[in-house]
Amino acid sequence: MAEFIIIDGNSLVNRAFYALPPLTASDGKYYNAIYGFVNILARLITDHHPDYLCVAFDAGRKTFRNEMYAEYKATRKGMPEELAQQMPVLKELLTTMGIKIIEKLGIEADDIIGTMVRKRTDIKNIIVTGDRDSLQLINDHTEVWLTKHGISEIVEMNERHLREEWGLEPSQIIDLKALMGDASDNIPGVPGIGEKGAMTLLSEWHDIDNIYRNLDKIGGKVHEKLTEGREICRLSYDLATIRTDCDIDLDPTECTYIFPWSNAVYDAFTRYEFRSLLKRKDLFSGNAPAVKVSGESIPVSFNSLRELVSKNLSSPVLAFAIVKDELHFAFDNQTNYALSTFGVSIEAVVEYFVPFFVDPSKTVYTYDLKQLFHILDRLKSNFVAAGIDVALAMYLVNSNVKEGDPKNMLEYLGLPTLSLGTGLLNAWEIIHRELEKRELIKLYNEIELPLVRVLFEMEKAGITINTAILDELAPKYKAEMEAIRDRVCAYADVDFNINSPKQLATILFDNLRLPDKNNKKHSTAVDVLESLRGEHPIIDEILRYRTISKLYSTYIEGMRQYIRSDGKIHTIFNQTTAVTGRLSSNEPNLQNIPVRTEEGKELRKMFVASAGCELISADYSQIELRLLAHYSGDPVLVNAYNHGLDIHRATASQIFGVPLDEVTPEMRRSAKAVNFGIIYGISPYGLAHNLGISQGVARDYIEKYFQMYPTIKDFLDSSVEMYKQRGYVSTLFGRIRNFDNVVPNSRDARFSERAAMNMPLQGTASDIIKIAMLNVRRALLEEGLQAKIILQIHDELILDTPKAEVERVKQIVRDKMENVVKLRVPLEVEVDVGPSWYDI
DNA sequence: GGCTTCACG
DNA sequence: ACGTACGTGAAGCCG
Repeated sequence: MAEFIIIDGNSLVNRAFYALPPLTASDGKYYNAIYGFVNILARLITDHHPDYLCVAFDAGRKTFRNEMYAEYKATRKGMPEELAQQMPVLKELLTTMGIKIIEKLGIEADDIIGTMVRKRTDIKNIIVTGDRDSLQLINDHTEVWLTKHGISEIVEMNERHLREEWGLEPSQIIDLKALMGDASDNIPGVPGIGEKGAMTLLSEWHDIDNIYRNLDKIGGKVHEKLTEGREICRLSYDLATIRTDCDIDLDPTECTYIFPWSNAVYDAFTRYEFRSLLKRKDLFSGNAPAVKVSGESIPVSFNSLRELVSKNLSSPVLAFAIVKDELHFAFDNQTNYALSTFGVSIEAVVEYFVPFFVDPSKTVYTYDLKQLFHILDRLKSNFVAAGIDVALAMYLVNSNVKEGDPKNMLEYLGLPTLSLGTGLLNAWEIIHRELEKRELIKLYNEIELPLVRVLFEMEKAGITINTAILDELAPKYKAEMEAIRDRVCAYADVDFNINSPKQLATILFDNLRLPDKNNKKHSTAVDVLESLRGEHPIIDEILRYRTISKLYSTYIEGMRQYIRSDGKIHTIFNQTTAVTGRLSSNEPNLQNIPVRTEEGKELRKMFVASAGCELISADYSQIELRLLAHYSGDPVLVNAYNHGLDIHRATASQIFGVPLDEVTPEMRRSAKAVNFGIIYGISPYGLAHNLGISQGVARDYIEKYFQMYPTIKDFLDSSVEMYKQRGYVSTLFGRIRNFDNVVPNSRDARFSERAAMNMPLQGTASDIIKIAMLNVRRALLEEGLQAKIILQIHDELILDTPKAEVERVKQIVRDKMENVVKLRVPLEVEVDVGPSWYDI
């Protein structure tokens, strides 16, 4: 249903005036009421996007419903001069915004509104006002939104709210005012009857007519007051009644308006000095100039862009950074331009710069090259210029610097943060020197930069979704969640939100008095709940609820929003987020799709090969442990890998001192946890926590492990030593992770030590798979195959492969992944083929 | 926006 | 006594 917002102009402007301090602008004039009004207006438009909108004003001060009662209205206090002078300015501004103003001599704003909202029943009318009398206009297609606390809050009232909060029907608002009066509106009411008395009477007798019909049944003082006030009550009733039959020749559907606002509105705000509103890019159309980011930055309008670019077409260099709704660019390191892209498609803006992107003799400095690839792809263009991704280079120099906004990088480099275009060029000067100094050039040129195109292609390809799986699973999960919620609340004997850890803790540990072994923190994490199993049947229910609500909201309902019109999900791989060199995946994250439980794994059935294709998965087997074997050169580990032994079994045999064939499953499980712990930078606490054993036992395991594998201890120690000596550790391919400003012997320092132990393993593994991705992609291209890499999950690649190519692609992927680098131990890859991700 | 919880490697 | 296993992202709650 179309929405029509009609604003009570006088009411709002009054409240705005008194709510805001009476400050003047540089021109000595007052704009505070206009400022408050525009703020509400902006909120209404951006939050609700009404189809139609108008503002009603009282025309003239002497607009009486009925001359007979003029004396009541005439005392309405006049506007202070500071407000009166703002009225014509506000009306002019509204006209500039294309908003209809309704005012008619002799008719009050109330009555205009009453008439407008009764014109149509096929649209939803919304009255915005600070005056409560309008509540009488509420019906099934009319709401009243009341401002509260001056203008800071808006309370939405409809028939139900009115009934629930006040116990009144809309028409009873008139009866209420007639009885109790309204000083602000000069309605006298029955002398001696206030709000309480009026409400009591109305709750018993419903309305005034009925009250007077039953006057003899009402006793005491109230009887007297009603009798004496009979006439004034009738007059008050008339005064309080809003007319709905005025002669207004305007239909709500004619009340369209212009939004986002134009340059003229922007200029007006500049004159009024509405600084915070000027910063709101979402309020202005694409033609509005960008907010000046600094004295050196020249604001450019969309309309002047073509000329500006063509004038600089001979420049060999373009710096080009899209940051939120702004484009910052520069042709040299002297002049920075900025443009607001709000309300304009980004493609329309980028199109002007295409001559630079398709020219191999140009050098283009960007802050997110992959994003530019995507935009150009939508423009059917291909990027062939020499591309520099400053963000990527910054990431290699120091992966701790927060990416996203170039300002963080500029700040880190000690450069001015206001001119982003020129800032990119200046930053590159510094970063490039740093790349050379820290021997990162090769990593940048041969791995990260070329990987941008591979990731772009993966994102563009996407993965096909079988929505039937979602539709089939969703209702099952939903039904089970509701059933569990009912049972859990029955156990708890109170309705509460299972999703709230806080509420859940109260129920479990206070109401049900379950033992809180975790003493202090009232945690409700799985391992705590697991330990409470058997104490109360509610525990199993909650654990089950946790599992399925996670699957439902994150992986079923959460996934739907990302399915595009091509039936696929296109995740975004972030190349500069993870400090170790790994990629991350977002919107949605396709690197954490469930697999560890069968029920969760079922969800993988929704990810399928595209038509005529199969999915191929290829994952490195224990790559980080193999790297540990390589780095340490430990003879037992190296030998185990070179002979294809079960590594966890071998470890168990060593630390428990039993022959290989006497290793029990329990011993193997413990050894596996120890092996993982080593990779993570082991601590007795962590291992104990993971295995559910005491720290003492965990400490014994670790000691025994290091006794049996002294070279591994040496290797881990050397990583810690390196971080302490140099402030960074590196991978086999020279990627570095910095540890800045670590306070010695602090909790932070303990963290850093473990992270330093982990980095060469996790980081090298990510280097290796990145190289593999480049090599696989090149091989596919060289052989003219259609197969595409579509996902990377840290140690695994997923390819969408035409059925005819499957056998060849399997060979290629295995070959390229296993032969990235020659180590002391082989890299082994497991390859699988199937119609869905579940099958591989 | 920070915290908790939980999904993955 | 204390408390964190390494690296991520998303959902939901809460102030």
